[in-house]
Amino acid sequence: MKRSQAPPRDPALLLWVVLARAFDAVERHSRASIARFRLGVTEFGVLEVLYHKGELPVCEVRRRILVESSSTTYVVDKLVKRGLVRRRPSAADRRVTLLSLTPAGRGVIRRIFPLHAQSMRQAVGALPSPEQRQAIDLLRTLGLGAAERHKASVDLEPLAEPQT
Amino acid sequence: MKRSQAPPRDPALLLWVVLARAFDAVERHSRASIARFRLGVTEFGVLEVLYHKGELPVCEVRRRILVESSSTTYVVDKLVKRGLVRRRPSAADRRVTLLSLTPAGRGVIRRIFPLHAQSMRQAVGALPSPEQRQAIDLLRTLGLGAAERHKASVDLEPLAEPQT
DNA sequence: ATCTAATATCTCGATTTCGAGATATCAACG
DNA sequence: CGTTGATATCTCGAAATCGAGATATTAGAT
Repeated sequence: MKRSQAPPRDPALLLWVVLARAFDAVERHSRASIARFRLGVTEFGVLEVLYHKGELPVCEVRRRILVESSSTTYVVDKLVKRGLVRRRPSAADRRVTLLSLTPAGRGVIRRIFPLHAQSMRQAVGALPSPEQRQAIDLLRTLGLGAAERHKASVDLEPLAEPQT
Repeated sequence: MKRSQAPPRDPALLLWVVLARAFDAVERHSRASIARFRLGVTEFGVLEVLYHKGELPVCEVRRRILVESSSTTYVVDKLVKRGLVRRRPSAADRRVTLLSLTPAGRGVIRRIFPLHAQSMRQAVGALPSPEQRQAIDLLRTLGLGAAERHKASVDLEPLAEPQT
């Protein structure tokens, strides 16, 4: 066995390491599950959010799938070409494009979502329910706090160039 | 305020959502911090692991930076070209290539690691120390469990094609 | 009303990452 | 020994993602 522990004595650094590892391990489940349906992770994300929230602006979708806006355009393009999603200009704000599922798109996500959900339950199932709840609270605090602090620090100077 | 909560009633799915969000938020700190040094996240990862562990096989490095082997080759190539890392064939196992820092590489990582560590402490600092320890335990269990279950399930059939 | 700053979306080129497969070596076993 | 299966590294082309910036629109302040 090689369960050698990565050894940052500093709990904060260790937390970052185990967070990254846990995310990676669970994400592999997600990726493999979604690959069954010939979809990419972010494509699935778009379908899923539109399925559960209904018509939404692109920027709202972007927030939830955690990628940059240019990537959002790219993924939405693919889904539109596939006939699963449709774009529509917003009347209220003419900068905004609204996204919604086509009937075909709704059919797809309705069929595959339960299967994927089951995979994700399996993925995180090593943690018993009460611990899951604890983890949810802690991760929520951690995530919100980190997002907050990120906005607050838009001022780290480039300190050095390690090489030309 | 739009603190509207993503509403999976299922705790397992909610856990997955908050895990992804927390990772994303903290990773933005990491990315921004490392960008100060004109390095990519995985490049930094390679330097860091070699700094703390000494000479290691490529596959060992790969395990720790959480990317696929082809990406590892790509990143190592760049670091070698920059003169920060060196490749050396292993005597014990001729399949293996050993990686180590050059003096220049060691100089770089020694200088920047403390600054990055400080950024990461700041990133996860919204969680008080006792909660950090709790989170570490929970995430470790979650991550190891998910990795375990992933190996165990190399048998999900492609179930359907949503579209041609 | 006008000006300025912020927001939303998209374009385009570059970078990063992956996936499948090629090659070489090692390990285990008969 | 020879075979078979696992492991380590790398190649190559495709896919995903980003970053900077262009454009249009809105919101806020004066």
